[in-house]
Amino acid sequence: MNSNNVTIYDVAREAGVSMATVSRVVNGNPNVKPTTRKKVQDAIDRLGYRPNAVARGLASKKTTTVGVIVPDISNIFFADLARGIEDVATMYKYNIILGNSDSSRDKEVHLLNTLLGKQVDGIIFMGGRLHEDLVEEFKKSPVPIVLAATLNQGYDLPAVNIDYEQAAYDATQMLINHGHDRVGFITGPLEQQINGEKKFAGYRRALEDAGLPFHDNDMILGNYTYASGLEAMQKMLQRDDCPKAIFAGTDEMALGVIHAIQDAGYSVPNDFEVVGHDNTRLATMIRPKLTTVVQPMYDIGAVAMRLLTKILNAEEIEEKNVVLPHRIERRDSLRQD
Amino acid sequence: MNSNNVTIYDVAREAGVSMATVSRVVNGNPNVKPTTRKKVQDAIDRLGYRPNAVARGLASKKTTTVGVIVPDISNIFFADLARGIEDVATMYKYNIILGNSDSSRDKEVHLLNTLLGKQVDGIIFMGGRLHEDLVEEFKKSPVPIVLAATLNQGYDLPAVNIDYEQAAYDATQMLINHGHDRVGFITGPLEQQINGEKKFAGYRRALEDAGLPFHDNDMILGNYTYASGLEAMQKMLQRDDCPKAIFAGTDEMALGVIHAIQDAGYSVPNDFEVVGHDNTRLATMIRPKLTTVVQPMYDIGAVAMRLLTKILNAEEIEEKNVVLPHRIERRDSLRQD
DNA sequence: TTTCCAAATGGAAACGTTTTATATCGCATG
DNA sequence: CATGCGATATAAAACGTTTCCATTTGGAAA
Repeated sequence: MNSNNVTIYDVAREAGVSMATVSRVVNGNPNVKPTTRKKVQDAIDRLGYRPNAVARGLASKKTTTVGVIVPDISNIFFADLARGIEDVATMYKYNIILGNSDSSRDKEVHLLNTLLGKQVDGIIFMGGRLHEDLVEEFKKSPVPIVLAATLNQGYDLPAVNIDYEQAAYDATQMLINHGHDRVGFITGPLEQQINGEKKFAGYRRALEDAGLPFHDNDMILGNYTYASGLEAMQKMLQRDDCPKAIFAGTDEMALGVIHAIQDAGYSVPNDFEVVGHDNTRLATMIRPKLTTVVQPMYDIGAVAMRLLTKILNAEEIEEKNVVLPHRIERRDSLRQD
Repeated sequence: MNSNNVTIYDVAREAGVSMATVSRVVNGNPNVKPTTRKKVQDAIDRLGYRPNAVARGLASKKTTTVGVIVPDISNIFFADLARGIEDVATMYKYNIILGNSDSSRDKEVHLLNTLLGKQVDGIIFMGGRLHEDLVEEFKKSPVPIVLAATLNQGYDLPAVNIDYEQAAYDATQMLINHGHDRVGFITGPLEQQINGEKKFAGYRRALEDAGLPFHDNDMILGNYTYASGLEAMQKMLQRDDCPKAIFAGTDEMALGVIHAIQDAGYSVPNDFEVVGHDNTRLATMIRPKLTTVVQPMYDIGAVAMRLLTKILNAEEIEEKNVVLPHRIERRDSLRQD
């Protein structure tokens, strides 16, 4: 009873028509007489025919599959993004092949080539840093590539992001406005443009605009994890001139920061104020609840996928470099004004 | 310079051999003279040939792609599982097509059929409950299906799990051993076998073995989220006879429980003790750190995928119903013995 | 040398669709 | 009653591989 291996040809014979007609019916082509359509549809149902997408892909050169390259799907941030991508993909009848790169250049390149070999119709890429080898590969890609939550570098690809510089500025400024003359900045590696060029720049600009000096040791770099946030803050707490306001590059690091503060016997927000970044679900799973920059991960994924479908359908594109709005969600890790 | 549309035929011509020989070289078939192999390899490099996996799939009836059906990838639990699956898949040169079902029967069935249409070589399924319609579809599947963190029901599929009944027993017993004569149980919907039959059964058995009665209202059902755990505990706290020990069906719910307790001015573990389930990364991101049942999600995914590869390679399978060991990780939400 | 056999190579048929060019049908029109 | 034309349907050629079978090659044994 395997609905297996019944082909378009079997259906054609059963219905007494040609393959081409069956193909038209299956693909909703209007040039089929209703009675014929019915006849074919009945045959399809009777035989339990299911079109072979591989054969279809070979003949049509379209696989209705897109590749998604992500550093690590087990990271809540990328998981949200992926969900946004998948939802929109489903909406447009695409499936996604998902691959983890661990932000390794080799894995990224390898994955890209595997996906291209599988004839995906397009690719959505996420990664902290666009290595130039990878950009070379991108240039050779026969299918469109869209960046999600990933900054363009050297090669002008369609991309969906928020304004990280401004977001960092806003967060830092908010802390400064609360009367702090020093603001600690704990984030990920500076090699990643998003930290090194954007968030850092926003942070410095906010200090500057407030007439505050930048202290080298007010900035500590980690690797995005809870543990690295905790550790960074522990280190900072040992200083006599420890900043009483902290802007953390991700929510997970912010949780680490808050716990380090609490473990040392201080209170958030009374002794220290903390602002995070991303507004992952974690932000409300801590006491005090975290004030954080809202980066709409799901939306970034969804918009990126939508952008890709537009490119695939050769639709009009207003702007291939999409900047989604951000805002700061105020919660209890900041004192009331 | 698109390495596009250069076919095996072009390579054959360039190298002065037949397609068949090129195919052999590409597939590592040993029956090729080293000099010929070199000649072909050079032609491949020169032309930038990349085999078309779709054509390959059509000819060989293997796509080296497996389908993964998951309720929601943005859930940290499934994201971890998916990561385990993908890592092992990569190891065996498979790619995964990932789809979210939202635990909806219709989406599950639809997704399954889409995947089968795409000629995946196998499928890994995750879902709280196996609807009988879905089981019917599974029976008709021409490719093997493996369940991950999902209990078999009615149809004997290969599956990878832990012993949920025993895990719940252990957790409950641990709380009872701490002197509690009532243990609250906050978990997900009972329609899901994993709660309704396994965790619940383990909970009751532990009570029974300790000679304690089961109180209907000591159990509250939620939907796995932080918010539902919080809410459930708030409700429980309003009772005069509120249990001072809580076993939560997931870590996320446990976080909600702990915060509800703390919000009400009580201390964990001094006033209340809490045990969670799953040991997601959340468990260490809370104060006090959460004591929790370790369910090795990554491993379940990895083992499930490995099991699938074994089936695909027709390797010997010792046991198609794999039960991975569990244990309880003791942290600060439980008092020292 | 010849003979033989394994190793290496080639030819061509599958695989299951889509798509293009072509044929047929039915019917209004002149 | 022929003509022409749109609407439908068909036949057959792609699509780019793998794989089966046949053929060639080259060297060892006779």
